[in-house]
Amino acid sequence: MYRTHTCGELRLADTGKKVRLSGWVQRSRDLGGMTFIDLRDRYGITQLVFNMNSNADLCREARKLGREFVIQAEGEVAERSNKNPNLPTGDIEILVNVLTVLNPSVTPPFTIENETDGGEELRMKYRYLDLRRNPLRNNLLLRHRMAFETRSYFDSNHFVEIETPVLIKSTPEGARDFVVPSRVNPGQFYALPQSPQTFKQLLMVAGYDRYFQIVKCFRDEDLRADRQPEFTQIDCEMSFVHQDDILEMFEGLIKHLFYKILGIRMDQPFPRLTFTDAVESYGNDKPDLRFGMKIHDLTSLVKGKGFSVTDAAEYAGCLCADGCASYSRKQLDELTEFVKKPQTGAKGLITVRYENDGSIRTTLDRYFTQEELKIWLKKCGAKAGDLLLIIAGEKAASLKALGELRLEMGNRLGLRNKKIFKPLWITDFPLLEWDGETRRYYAMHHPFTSPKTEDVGLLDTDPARVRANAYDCVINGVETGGGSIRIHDEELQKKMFSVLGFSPEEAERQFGFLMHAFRYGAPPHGGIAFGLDRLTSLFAGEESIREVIAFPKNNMARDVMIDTPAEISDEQLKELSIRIIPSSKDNS
RNA sequence: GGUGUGGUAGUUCAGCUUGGUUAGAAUACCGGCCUGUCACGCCGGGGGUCGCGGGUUCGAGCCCCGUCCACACCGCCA
Repeated sequence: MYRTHTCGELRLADTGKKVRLSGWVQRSRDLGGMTFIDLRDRYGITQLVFNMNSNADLCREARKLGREFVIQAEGEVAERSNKNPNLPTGDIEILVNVLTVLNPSVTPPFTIENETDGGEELRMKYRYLDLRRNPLRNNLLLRHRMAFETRSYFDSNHFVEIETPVLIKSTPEGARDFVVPSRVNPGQFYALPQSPQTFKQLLMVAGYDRYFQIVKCFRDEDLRADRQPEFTQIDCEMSFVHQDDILEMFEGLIKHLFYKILGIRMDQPFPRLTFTDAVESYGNDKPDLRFGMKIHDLTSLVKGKGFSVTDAAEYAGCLCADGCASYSRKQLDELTEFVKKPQTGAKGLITVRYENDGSIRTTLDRYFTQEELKIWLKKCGAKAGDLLLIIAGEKAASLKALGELRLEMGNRLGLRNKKIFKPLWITDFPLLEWDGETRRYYAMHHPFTSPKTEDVGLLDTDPARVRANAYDCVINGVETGGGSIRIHDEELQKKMFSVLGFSPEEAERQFGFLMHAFRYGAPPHGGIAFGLDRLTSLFAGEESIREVIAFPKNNMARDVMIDTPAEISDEQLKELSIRIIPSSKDNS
């Protein structure tokens, strides 16, 4: 037996017990006459004591222990003369009389501490060492509890967890697929699922009216702090439901998680905002509601005054920053630089300072009278001491820039507290998006999303105006989940593919299996999928989902620990009937 | 595909604006001292292809060009 107890459980009441502990050497403190060892495992830290007077040989052995050695120590639990209130086990220590080195360790490349000295690259290469650290360990334990509580909630609501295949079929819509060559079918490929979408719909046709699955999904697109090529979804689908039934059920899931895991009660229903309102008030479809600072439309007020920028603008929008009239020239310049970054994309920034003494200071006095500026201030609800930030230009771009400026101001004013959570639903997304490059419509959500009944007629006349029965769950500016009421009628599904530019033959070849299923009594159904990684990182207060994934990929989609993707042997290639064509880059 | 930031000791960074003696700090590591530490303390020591390649220069960690890598963002992500 390697251990009688873990390193986190012994207390004062255990004094006098003979125990055996196993774990890793966190740190040793050699005081000459005595040596202290902090022994660490998953459960905590327990102090071991070695004393020159009681056992000189053993004490000399203990001095030789290095960081991260795996040891086993046997001894008696004793009350400490100097207690450490920072440790749960800080009242006791182990007077060791038997010490065994189970496995020594070379010096780790970075310190295994809460605040490590290691950089991200190194930590990824030695991920198994990084995972020994408390912050990562706590994140993985949190993730476990999220998944556990999710299953608990669904089970008590009669959902069934059903596995769907990982080797499926590549489809032209949506993200790029990861493909897998088939050895037994030379020249043919599987694709890894971007989501189990069609399978869960087929499960509804099969009568499993409440399905969920915690499932890996794969998308071969560029990475971000909140995007990995393989990620985990809480995938859900229900039959015989309207949109409100779905929102209620899954709002329940989110509330359950907040309560069970963070102890936060959310008694009020989540606010609901239409896509259009969200974009016009917050500049994007995933507003952070931890603070106000809505966008105000000043378009009609700024035009026709002789200022070429606003006169020519399709739109002018304004943010009112509380108490920022005192911003220095330097700070205003920084904000101007911020909105002019290519990623933000505004041409410039107009500022109006409403000073505490009631005076209004702006660079636009030539064009706008004080009276006119006062109307702006009133429209934005500004009070003395506030600062107006105005962006004018093309409407969509200006709103996007205002949305980013709003988040920047939220950061600067400390309004984005990680301990506060503000969920909401975004509804009424457009069904379709026009792509100028390929000159066709794309499904904003996916091609199985149903249009609102009252908008179906617009599919022929004005597809861009069709609204979908689609919804997103947004928390603190993070899109944590999204879904829709699906199409369950073959004719409407065919119509949808036609609007998307599919020929009937193509639609049949790609999605015939689904449309055929609709002929056999498909119930009305809809669902949603939550990003487990994003939800967990939000709960953990982490900026990047890498911090809640045990073995993530880096920015270049590489796993630097196992060093993959990697080449495969010529034999493997031959067996798969695959030939590598050198790229032009390799030739040069 | 694009923009930005960074790459110097095992590690995290300073040094670069203004090129010039032996490239520093902290931490980690090694040795010594120390009987109540818990970020132990004190003394001493070893440790560098300044990412890589080219250029400018009498001279490059520092300036210029290219390239690779890491991170953030834009495009992309139904």
